[in-house]
Amino acid sequence: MGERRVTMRDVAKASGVSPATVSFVLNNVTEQHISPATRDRVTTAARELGYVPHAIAKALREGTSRIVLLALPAGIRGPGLDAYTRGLDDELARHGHVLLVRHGSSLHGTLASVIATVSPRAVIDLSGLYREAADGPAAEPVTSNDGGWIDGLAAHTLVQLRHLTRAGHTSIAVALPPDDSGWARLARVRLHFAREAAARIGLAEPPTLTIPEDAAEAARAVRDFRREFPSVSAVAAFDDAVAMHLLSVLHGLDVAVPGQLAVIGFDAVEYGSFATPALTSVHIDAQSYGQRAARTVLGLEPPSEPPAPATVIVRESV
Amino acid sequence: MGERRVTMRDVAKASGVSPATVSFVLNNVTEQHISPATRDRVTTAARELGYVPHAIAKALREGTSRIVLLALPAGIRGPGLDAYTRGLDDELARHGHVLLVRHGSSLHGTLASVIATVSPRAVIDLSGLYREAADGPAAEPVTSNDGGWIDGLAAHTLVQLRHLTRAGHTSIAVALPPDDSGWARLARVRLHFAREAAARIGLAEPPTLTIPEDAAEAARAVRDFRREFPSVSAVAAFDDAVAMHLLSVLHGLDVAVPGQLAVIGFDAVEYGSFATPALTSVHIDAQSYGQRAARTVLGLEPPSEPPAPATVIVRESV
DNA sequence: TATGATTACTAAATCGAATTAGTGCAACCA
DNA sequence: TGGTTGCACTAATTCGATTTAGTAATCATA
Repeated sequence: MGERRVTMRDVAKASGVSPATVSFVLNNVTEQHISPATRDRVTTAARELGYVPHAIAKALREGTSRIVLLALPAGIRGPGLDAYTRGLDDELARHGHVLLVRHGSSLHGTLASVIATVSPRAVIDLSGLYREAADGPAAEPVTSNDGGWIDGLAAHTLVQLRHLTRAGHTSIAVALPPDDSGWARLARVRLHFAREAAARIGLAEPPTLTIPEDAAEAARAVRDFRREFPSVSAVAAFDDAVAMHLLSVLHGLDVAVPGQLAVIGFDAVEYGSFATPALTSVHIDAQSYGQRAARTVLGLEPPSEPPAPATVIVRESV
Repeated sequence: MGERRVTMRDVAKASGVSPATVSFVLNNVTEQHISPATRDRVTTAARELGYVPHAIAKALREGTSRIVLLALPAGIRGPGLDAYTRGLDDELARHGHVLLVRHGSSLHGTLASVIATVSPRAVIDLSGLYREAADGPAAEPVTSNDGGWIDGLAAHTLVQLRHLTRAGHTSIAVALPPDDSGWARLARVRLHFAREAAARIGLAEPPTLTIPEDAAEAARAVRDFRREFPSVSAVAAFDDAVAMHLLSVLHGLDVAVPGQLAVIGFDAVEYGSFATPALTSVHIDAQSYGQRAARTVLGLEPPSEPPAPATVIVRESV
């Protein structure tokens, strides 16, 4: 109740100087000359009073808060994005910033109004990037402040397909989630990258297999697909959920995995190892991408090492 | 660059009144008498200029921002918590607030300093609640602003065990994640609730089965457990990850599920349906708990309907 | 017709920090 | 001795919205 907050004025009074001087000392303003004695008195007073700068006042003065906004499309979740978020959060915290995650799910308040409300230092709009990348065949993101996340997605898709060709497969399909699943946009992006990757390593354009939610429908879809494309010997899945769904359908259809059809997932969830057969998947070091993104938006040098390449977690399904 | 922000002053100038009047109109201050004509001029001017109130200035004046902080322990994720967060986010957005999620993972900056920095309207500290609930056997949370989330966890654990007894099981065990998995604290809470629930429905205290990460170790742990407690015919798992791990171990050990041992999960992840056998699990309407939490912290009436009870997603494993 | 109440507003202070424009004072150079 | 420069600080303004105290003008009442 009565806990009034310790302001700069209090520190000033306690150390016998003006608030301006306190500000100069605490912000290490180099253009101002402050005697070491005063500097010392101010810092100890601040410490003893437990002074914490009031970010809101600071933000009002500076015109921008120390908040970074991450806008995600609705319904997009997964271990990769979680790790990305964590990397972002940690790196931002390391520089005194706070990550605000805005899920597209929010009914009211568009992103623009949230931005006007919070005055964030920067905005990482993955929903925009996803859209961007899906639209043009050039896939050149306008705002490249995502730490290379989308570029990474392309590279990782290449890793996924390459693993299949290295295992001897030459006729490869891509498995996608249903269009109404909320992943539709990202699915188009990934499909685009898969086609690019296939062209790069000299494969024919991969046919696509969309797997419906409903188990019976899914079984039918898979059976039809195998009838239409009998030569396909391996499937690169959009993510592990799609891969595991496919695995369970194939189990029901008595199709041997990887004997008759190999399956590789994406984004290596832990559950994958409990599937039968255990799911081979592509693991992404998304956390380092998050870290890069943080450094990018804060205007810092990106880390010298390039982001870790995707690694294939080899289990049983390929 | 030159895009100066539209302030209240601009609106005042455009409508020929003072900034104070603009504030009164825009905030519907009932203590002040404003003529309908003026009221109209101000609102249209605000609309035409595209005036968006500057939340930071507002926050400085009011001493608190329209931000609500959700503090989560490190490494705690899952569909339940995701849905909880979504419910919270949506309901807060509906009342002009923004949710800031703070993952315990952040290396620098304690929760206290983040609070001092952001001056949030409210803090929902689930890490604290988890600790609280785990400590005393009374499990009476000090801050009950979580919308009944922890209480719900207790109720849902009861649902989980009850489903097993209704299926005819009388000797039930609890499966837990390893202590070093980051879930340790929550695992203790859930175990506490499981014991309470068992007592309530007249079961003996359930033995616990901790399942190590490593597959070989896990297999050994399960075999030893079955040797020590041969009468146990059903296992209530901490979450679906543990349940699915158990399922894959049992598959390797040639133990029939649910024939020789029934398994029920918790928090119904989608992957569960792709396990063999498909995992029966407890689904929680966490979103409505998030919504309740939002209303609680904003000081609004909670919705009249009680939170939806947990439902059992019956598949094959029980 | 003077007094009081009500209406419809405005001026100015406030929140807490950052910053620009000064103000004394001492040292230094010619 | 007068002028310049450097040092160590302070006063006062600013960011944008809220709110208290106050002021004209109108209306009602005695």
